[in-house]
Amino acid sequence: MENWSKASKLNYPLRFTLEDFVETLDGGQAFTWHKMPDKHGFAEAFEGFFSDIAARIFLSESGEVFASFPCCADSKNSGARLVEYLDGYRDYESLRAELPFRSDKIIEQSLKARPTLRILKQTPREALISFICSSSKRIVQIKQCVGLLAQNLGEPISGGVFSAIPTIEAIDEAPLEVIKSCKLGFRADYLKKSARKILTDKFDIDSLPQMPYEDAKKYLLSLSGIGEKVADCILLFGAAKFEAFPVDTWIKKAMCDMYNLSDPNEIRRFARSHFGKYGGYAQQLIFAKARNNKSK
DNA sequence: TGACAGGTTGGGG
DNA sequence: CCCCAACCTGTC
Repeated sequence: MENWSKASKLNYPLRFTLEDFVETLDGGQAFTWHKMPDKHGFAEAFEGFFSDIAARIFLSESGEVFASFPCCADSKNSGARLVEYLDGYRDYESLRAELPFRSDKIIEQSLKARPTLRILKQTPREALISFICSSSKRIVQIKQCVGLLAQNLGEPISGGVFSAIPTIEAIDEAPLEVIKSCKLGFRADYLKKSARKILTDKFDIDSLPQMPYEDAKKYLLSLSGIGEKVADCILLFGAAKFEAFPVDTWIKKAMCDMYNLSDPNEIRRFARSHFGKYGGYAQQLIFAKARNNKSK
């Protein structure tokens, strides 16, 4: 049994529609959030963690975000960190205005359908480890892997039952069997090899956000288990590189249906020229649209 | 019950 | 270069 602080409104204006709230936290950007069966009177509630902070995040009926933290955590600091994690300080209105909504009906429509979609600001480490786990897996399975890695190899987070996503060092030091036991399957080798290479190279993954997109991507592609798609996910969700345009099977299908493009390289080239520097945000709009259509 | 997963790798053509 | 089987293992 753990004690959580009373849910309080974030001290920074941040609004979501119910759908965008769920899509942002549970649509495949991050894998550490679980819907709470007991919503504590809110419209929606998630429990989980980011970085080294455990949290419960609530959405009120009116679209405001509330949060609570384990009792012994520094709620004020955690709240500020949560706003940062939700990319709260970015001006999404300006960003969205940069997309070609005037010439592109799909973008125009998606912007209307997803008025408050955001890109989570995870750490490079969280994104790197999560997305190496993600290949050829469903979201529920990725969540399971990431959860097990955290439980087995991560630093416990103060005040809660959660542990953080492990460090690169912890991955490197762990026996392969332990990584395998986190249900990674063939991805266990990828993860261990990548961790080893990062340490051997003395590469500071925390520098990824400061690196030019092309350089950062080139380095990620040199790691095991990281191809074009995973590299772009790490850069978009873990390094705030909005020009990254991850091309997965959903996007492939959507881009084929909507723009008549099928080759991934062609899709990336088109994305860069057509969507511009915030292509990654367009990708999330299209991704949400594609998955939404599918589930109906 | 068996294909098939939000992908990458490495070998063969 | 492109093609594609193989990779673990839980889901559908």
